[in-house]
Amino acid sequence: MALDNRKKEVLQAIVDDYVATCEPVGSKALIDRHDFMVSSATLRNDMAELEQMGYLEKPHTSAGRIPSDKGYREYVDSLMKVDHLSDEEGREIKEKLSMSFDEIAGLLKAASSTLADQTGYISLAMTPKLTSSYLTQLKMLMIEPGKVLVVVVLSAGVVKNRMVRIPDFLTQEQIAQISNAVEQGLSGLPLSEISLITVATAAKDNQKVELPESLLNQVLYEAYTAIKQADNLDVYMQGKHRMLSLPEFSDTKKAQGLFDTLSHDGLVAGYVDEVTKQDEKKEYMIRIGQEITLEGLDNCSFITTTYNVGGKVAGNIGVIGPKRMEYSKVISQINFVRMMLDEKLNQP
Amino acid sequence: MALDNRKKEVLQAIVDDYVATCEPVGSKALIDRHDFMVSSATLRNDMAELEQMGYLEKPHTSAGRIPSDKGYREYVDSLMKVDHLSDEEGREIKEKLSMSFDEIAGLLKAASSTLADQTGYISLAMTPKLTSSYLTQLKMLMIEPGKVLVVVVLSAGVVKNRMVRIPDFLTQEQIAQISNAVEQGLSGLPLSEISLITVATAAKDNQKVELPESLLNQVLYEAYTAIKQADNLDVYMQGKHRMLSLPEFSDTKKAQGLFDTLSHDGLVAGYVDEVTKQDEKKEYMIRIGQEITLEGLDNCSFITTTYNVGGKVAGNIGVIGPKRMEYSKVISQINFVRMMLDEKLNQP
DNA sequence: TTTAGCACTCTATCTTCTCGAGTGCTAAAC
DNA sequence: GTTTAGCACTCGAGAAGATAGAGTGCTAAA
Repeated sequence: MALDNRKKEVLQAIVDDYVATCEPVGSKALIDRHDFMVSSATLRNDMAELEQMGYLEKPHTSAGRIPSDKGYREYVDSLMKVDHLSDEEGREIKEKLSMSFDEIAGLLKAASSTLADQTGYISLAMTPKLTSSYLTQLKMLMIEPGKVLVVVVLSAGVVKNRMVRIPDFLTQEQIAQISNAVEQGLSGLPLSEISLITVATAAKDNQKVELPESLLNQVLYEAYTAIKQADNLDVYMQGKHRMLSLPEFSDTKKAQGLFDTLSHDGLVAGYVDEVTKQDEKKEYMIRIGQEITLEGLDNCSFITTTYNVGGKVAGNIGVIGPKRMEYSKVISQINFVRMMLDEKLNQP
Repeated sequence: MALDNRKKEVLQAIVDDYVATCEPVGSKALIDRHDFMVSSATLRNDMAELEQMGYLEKPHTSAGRIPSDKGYREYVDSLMKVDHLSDEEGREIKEKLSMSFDEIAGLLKAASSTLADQTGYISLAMTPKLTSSYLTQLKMLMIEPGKVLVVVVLSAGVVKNRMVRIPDFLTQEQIAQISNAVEQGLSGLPLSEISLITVATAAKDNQKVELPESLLNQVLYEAYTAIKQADNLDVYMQGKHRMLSLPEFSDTKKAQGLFDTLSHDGLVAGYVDEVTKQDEKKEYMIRIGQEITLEGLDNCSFITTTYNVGGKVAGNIGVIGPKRMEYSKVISQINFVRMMLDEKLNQP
């Protein structure tokens, strides 16, 4: 049975009210706050049906209704009104992101912090997925005998560095030569195609110094791990503690469950990745309550979207908030930040 | 009036019990749990006196006593028994820190995480104070035209890098020359003595390429900001959300106040710095309750100590927990981690 | 100085009670 | 068929009262 128009309006109104107050919504309160041209008894009938269909729930017999996960889902998919950011808000976001960031990490941190401030929820920004990007530079800098800083630069604008140990007696020149050889052999190659073997052949094809094989291999192995490590996603998350002021997390146990999960960057990043694949064609990936397979987030909703670098799908930004979230507002905020990122990351 | 021996024992026992249970301690409970050779009435008299002297407090008339800040202070300064880490614990800490870390940042992160795990409280690890360290290397790597990565290496083993923008048309060679000139001129110089002027004279004295003055200045300015930025302390903090399971933070408002303050790295770092100066000669800096001048930490205690790099006082590690903290245990844990850090940072 | 004894205090907890928002159902009205 | 008024019923939140018990301070004796 499909929802008739009035039922849609009722559901929408209930979600709106519940989001605003965090209190179960009753038929009378609904009449008071909205211009339904029918009586409360009629709404009661509609609400009973909506409940039977699974869109609403009752915390207990004689309370008002709250939206179920299915109810929120319907709301998000087809009921909510598109929200337009006020000029004021747009200006604020723009301002926070208008500084020039010379590294993508700085920009993402700023994006995450802006998003947390604007939404009041938990924000998330992840570095680009690097499997599709390629190596543009690799430099090895001798810091002191035996210690080399490997700097890896990727096409997506990501710069990572890692300190590695090498045998003490290798000279700056030898390292530089190896570094140049590897760089020449690998630059332009997608990260996914770089393996220990490709690193080794690249070096050996281009190398001009003679070094004992085993020694060379040792250095190459370190270079390889540095490159591979550049592949790691970094996750910037902010605004966690804001959740404590929400009534749904006034029980510290619930908050703790949430924070426990969120403290594992890898878990969250993996989940975002999975969701992004599932909803490949969608502009926003939205997961509500039980739909989220991360522990402790069943009272939350999770909205993410992707930003681009060089025309390719790159990384994700998103927001985690209570199920009772101002969906349309948050979506427009995320969208605005996304647009800003796209603009900044793709300008000449 | 000084504390006689029995009063000291009573205070000690009360602190121990309160730490263990988080419930006000009464005279009867005290008799039950400890082998005082006197009656509860005698203890009541002692407790009344201790209260009058300010070492104990009553939450309300007919409850037991809890230690006041002054009581904790006395306990920490002269009553508590030194705790020795069990072999098991020592082994665990050692294991977690035994990986080789090639950069100090990695080691500190691991130290912070170990400390949080072991104590169950909030842990803190700060990068070395760099004012007393000197520049050992400065490299400028051209990443793409107009973008240069400045790598700064300091004597304390700290490596920092920062991307800066320069005019597009400068070549790799020109940058390398400037970079070499600056490095030669500045290496060995304490950070505190490096100013825009010293950078400029260093470059000009050693420079072999001819570049228009204004252009050169622009590059030098960027180099200078990169060096100055290397001076920033990084703060690694972990285990925040563990505080939520403590009864003293079951009220989310209190937890929020705490988290709000802790989310400002700078505040915490500044406070640690101040305290370190105050207690210059002490092995541990301990601040209890109201002694802490950071907002929201009046229910906490704060214990820090310093680790060394190259024989000099360097950075801080520490723990923030409830006032009702297992002081001696925490101190021995911090101490163990500190020794591990010293060992790792000063080995050849 | 210590102790036994006792009256007193105050919180935490449990029960009971009431209030009121909200419900579902029925029968009449549209 | 849909909508509405009316009404009995439900159930949680919160107030009010009662009770228990851990703890106290004080007094007087050991």
